[in-house]
Amino acid sequence: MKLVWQRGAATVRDVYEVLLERRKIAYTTVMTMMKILETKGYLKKRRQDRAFLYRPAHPKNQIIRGMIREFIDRVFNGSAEPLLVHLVKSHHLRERDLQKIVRMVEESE
Amino acid sequence: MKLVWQRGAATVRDVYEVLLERRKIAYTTVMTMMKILETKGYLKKRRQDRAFLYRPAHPKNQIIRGMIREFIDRVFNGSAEPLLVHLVKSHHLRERDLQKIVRMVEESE
DNA sequence: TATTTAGTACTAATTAATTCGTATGTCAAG
DNA sequence: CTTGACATACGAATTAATTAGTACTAAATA
Repeated sequence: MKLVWQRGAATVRDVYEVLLERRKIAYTTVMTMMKILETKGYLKKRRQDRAFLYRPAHPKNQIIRGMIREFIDRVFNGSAEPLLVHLVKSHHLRERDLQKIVRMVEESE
Repeated sequence: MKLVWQRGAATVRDVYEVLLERRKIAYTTVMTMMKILETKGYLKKRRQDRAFLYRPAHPKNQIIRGMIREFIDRVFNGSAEPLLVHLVKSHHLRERDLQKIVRMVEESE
């Protein structure tokens, strides 16, 4: 659901129409979902004309980071290293690949 | 639940007693959970004396890998690189740290 | 042997998450 | 004005997941 958010801001109708392409769903269902996301603090709303315009309450990066943390906690009891090991293994990463990433990150700092 | 598995093999009672230390839970609840895990193919059982002895149906690594993949699919639409970027950022990893990991992996191959 | 104990199978109750319907309000077009 | 389109609010129905109760069985033991 939240992925539809990465279009900046959207009304219930916007989301509804996108979801409808993939599966049968009721308008009010989407509304309820968005309201829940709002009360949970993931979205904030603002009146725009007649409808509410929802937008993310926090920067995407922050949310993603939270999800990663939660995953690491749950699966690896909080330590990130094993996750890295797995990634390196199953994607056959070599030093070069990682260097590229480190460089990307360093440039953006 | 499945984390309790990483003690090799266990009966319902074993698990029950560990869980009980942390929260009130019924013996049959644990049983049901383990049975579900079995029908889902995560555990397999074998009679041992009167009780069933459950053990993982697949190597832990394989399950973890599946969980990682599923996470990456859900959060990053299947591409692992953004996850790495996040990890590097939020754990302040430098080349050295990653080299260490790559070396670890290479040694174990 | 009669009774307690430790286990399973099966079912039921509870709780949480998802999905949707209906009532109602507002604005715009006719 | 009245009607239709589009929105929300609120509550209800549905489905899925979690938790637990009861009946029954076999072994252990008094």
